[in-house]
Amino acid sequence: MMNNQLDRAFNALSDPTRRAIVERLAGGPATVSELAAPLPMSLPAVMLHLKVLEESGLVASEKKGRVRTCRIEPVALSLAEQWLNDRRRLWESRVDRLGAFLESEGEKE
Amino acid sequence: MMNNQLDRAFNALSDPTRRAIVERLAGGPATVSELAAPLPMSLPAVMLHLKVLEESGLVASEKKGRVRTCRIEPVALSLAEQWLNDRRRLWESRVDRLGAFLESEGEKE
DNA sequence: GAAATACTTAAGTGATCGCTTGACAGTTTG
DNA sequence: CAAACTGTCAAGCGATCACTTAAGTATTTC
Repeated sequence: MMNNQLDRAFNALSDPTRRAIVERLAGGPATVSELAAPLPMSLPAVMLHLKVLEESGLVASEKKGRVRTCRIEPVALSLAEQWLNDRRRLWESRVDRLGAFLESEGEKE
Repeated sequence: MMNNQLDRAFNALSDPTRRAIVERLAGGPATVSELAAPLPMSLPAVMLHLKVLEESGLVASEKKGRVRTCRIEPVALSLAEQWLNDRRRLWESRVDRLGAFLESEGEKE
């Protein structure tokens, strides 16, 4: 498992703690401690969540001195978004064609 | 875990087998056996994946006689899509504001 | 009504997850 | 340099996951 980037991205997003982190980072960069402060768990646990987010490509971070600053990586968000959009559109176009067909069948009567 | 619908939806999508099922269903409804046929695992295993997909709301199914037919549920897809879109937009608007600010600062020189 | 079909349930198993605590390392401050 | 701060690594542990095989149920076909 965890072969490709979509696996990792969707898996990362399936956890409420990690979504909370992404949500926080959507408002702007933050340090590890800032991210951990409101979360009901130890700092090492937060680090593990950050590791998952980084490996998914959704979050990037940089260490300066003793402080690591994290930020969102919008390209990865958009990749997952696109996958969902593509499948939904395919389904909807199918439903549209079916609707049009049924309507044209109705006109025959 | 698995409190809300987003947890379930993203978790469901984090597995390549389940994404393959969604992908197949985006092209139109299918029976359990049809879905299982191309997959390299036992039928009970496929049933478990379908259960996860159903509990996430991404897939719905109906049994008629001895055949269960599955179809995609676009509303759940769109819910996950929307979450991603909202966070990405928030981030991007922040980057835009920052860009505009830096530009206006540049004009002062 | 016997046999084939299409799914469903149950039990079991090894691997991975989501934390924990404790120890430790590098950086800045007094 | 000592102390405080910010983050990292490691070991361990119970819970959950992703299957498996075997057996069972309901429906349709011959």
